[in-house]
Amino acid sequence: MSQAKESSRKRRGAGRVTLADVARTAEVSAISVSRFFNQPEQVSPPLRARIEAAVQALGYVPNLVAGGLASARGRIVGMVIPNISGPIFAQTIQAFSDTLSRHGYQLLLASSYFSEAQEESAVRAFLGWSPAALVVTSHFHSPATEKMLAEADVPVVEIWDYCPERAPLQVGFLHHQVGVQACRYLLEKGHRRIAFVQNSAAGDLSALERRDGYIETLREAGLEPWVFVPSADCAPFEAGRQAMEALIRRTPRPQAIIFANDNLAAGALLAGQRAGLRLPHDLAIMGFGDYPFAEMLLPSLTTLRPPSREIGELAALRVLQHLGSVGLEGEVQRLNLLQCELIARESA
Amino acid sequence: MSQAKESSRKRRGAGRVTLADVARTAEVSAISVSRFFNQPEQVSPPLRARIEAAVQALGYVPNLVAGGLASARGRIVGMVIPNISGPIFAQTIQAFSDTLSRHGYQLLLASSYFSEAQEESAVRAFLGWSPAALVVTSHFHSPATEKMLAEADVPVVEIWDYCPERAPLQVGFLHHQVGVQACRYLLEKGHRRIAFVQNSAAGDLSALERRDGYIETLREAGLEPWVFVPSADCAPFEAGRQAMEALIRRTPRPQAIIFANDNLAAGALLAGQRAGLRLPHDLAIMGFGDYPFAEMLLPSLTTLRPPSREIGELAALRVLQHLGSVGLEGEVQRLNLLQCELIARESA
DNA sequence: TTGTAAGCGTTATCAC
DNA sequence: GTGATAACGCTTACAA
Repeated sequence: MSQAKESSRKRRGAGRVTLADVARTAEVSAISVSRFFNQPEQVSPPLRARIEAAVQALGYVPNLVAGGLASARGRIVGMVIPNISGPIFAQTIQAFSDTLSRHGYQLLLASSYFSEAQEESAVRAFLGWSPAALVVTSHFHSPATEKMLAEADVPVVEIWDYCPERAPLQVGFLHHQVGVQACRYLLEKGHRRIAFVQNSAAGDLSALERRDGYIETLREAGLEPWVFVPSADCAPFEAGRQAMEALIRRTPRPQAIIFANDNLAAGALLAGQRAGLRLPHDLAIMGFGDYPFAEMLLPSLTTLRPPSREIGELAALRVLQHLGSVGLEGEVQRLNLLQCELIARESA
Repeated sequence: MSQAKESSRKRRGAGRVTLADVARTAEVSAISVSRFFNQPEQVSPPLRARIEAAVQALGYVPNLVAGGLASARGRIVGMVIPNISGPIFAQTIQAFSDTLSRHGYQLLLASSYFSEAQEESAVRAFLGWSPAALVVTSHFHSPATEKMLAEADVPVVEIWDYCPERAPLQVGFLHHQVGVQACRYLLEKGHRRIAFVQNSAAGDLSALERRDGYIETLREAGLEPWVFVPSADCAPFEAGRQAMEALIRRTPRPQAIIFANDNLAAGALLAGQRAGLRLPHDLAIMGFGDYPFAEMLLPSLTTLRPPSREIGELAALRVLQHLGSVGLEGEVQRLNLLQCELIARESA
């Protein structure tokens, strides 16, 4: 309490209880208090008790900013994700954040909306906090971002996509393979006229890889790909409706449609029903993402479930291993390939 | 480049380009470079150009940790939210983060899962980063959290709930009023036996306020409240199913049910259909949240839409005004009451 | 408008 | 096991 008066005359950080205050109260040196927090086992029980008491009495909260500056490694991890409120990434963020915070690390979050420019500015800002690690989504970055990531002395994890030839840690799955999976599933069901509807969000490049998997698989089966591109940047639900209405007007009509994600598929589902189609009898529909509503639709939506939660958990684990916060033998595993699961429901 | 060698012998922060490096290259003083970033208008064009060039040439990224320590106010804002992946809060987070980052502030995020202990540890960790502001959800905190928030010299915003008698900035709505709104709507539709199903997540205290609004309104109408409590902490979708199956077995059966949120309502909707009920003819159903799937259900779900995005935006705006980053005349508005919107669809 | 000097609160280094 | 001292990279206060 008496410290308050003393420090209140200072220009900045007025009134804040510092390590020095604790040290004075506990009658030990500042460095011992520092050790009490960072390597408690190196402090003898008697000192530990005195420090503990002083910390309690003063309500001391360590200043992580100062610690970060002194040690050049803040207990903070930056993550840039296309969007926070989408159901897929939200689970990844949640799992990542929870795993980190269990080990005393905090999450610095920003969204890029699939824009390389926004990603770049987020990465730049994050680097200023000298983060313990940095997580970015997919492997599409601006040259400046690439440069910063390469030169910064910070472990980088790329999630969502899996791209073994790249330098950063990879935790993700093969989007190309997802397109193959979906297409094969429909081929096995006997469909021949299979269309693919792209995402309306222009920057979603991973979705294009799924499309390419579809194209390749169809060609291998001796069939002609049929890609529909919705109006750029219209709302996904709306884009799905638009695509559905356009495609069922064609003659012959497709037997099955793969949508770039579940939002598009849901819009299409409702549009199809409104048009009097009996699904999946008249037309099979597949999505991607296994959004929470997928099982609530009628017919329920056949889709591919990305390992969202697993990606978040595993990315956090690898980061923590890299930082030595979680024990391991040998090197941190750089390549982490996960799988999407095909969820067969009623719509296809 | 020659700096690299010089600094590489240093213990920490090896190789990092610093303000001093830029100053040396631009042949100005360090403080001018600092001003270049923080008050560019105070630096003359010629100097500005030289500094600009040096920054580019060296690829300088300001060290925000050092800046934060020196100025005792980091450009970082902490937010504690019950959960990140729920559709409601996700929109709040997204809007909050976007508005902040547009003004150069970063978001430090943690989830509490409605646990006061987890909230407390998150707040403690955040305070260590000397954040520019702190955002917490609702007004239910542990005493220790209250103490930290009160003593920390940081603007605090409480979102989601609206509680004018509390000291922190309030941005939210009246949950009690939501219960009233839902109940009145059903009463006006002519229903008399109206039940309420609580949330299965035990810590969701705001949901209990909505329940109390329902109880009060029903009593005022001379009717008896009928509250169903699902098994603690079972998955919400499942809890809705459970509640529905139990309630439709009663004689007489309720004419309408209000659910604590849309997840519960969706589970109930499917259970009702499976049981052969024609909704809403046999039974009216209302949810809360207007989750994305609400309009995709059959029948589509009548629900109340909380101002999720608006809360995030407004909270960010008030924070920025408080920090002087956004201009305003007079004081920052402390009380910000928003409204839920009743979305009348097919289910009630 | 520009510069100098003195911290901000912690941890690394090295000595005891 | 414990402590004195010097950074860490920046901004505030004050001076020119």
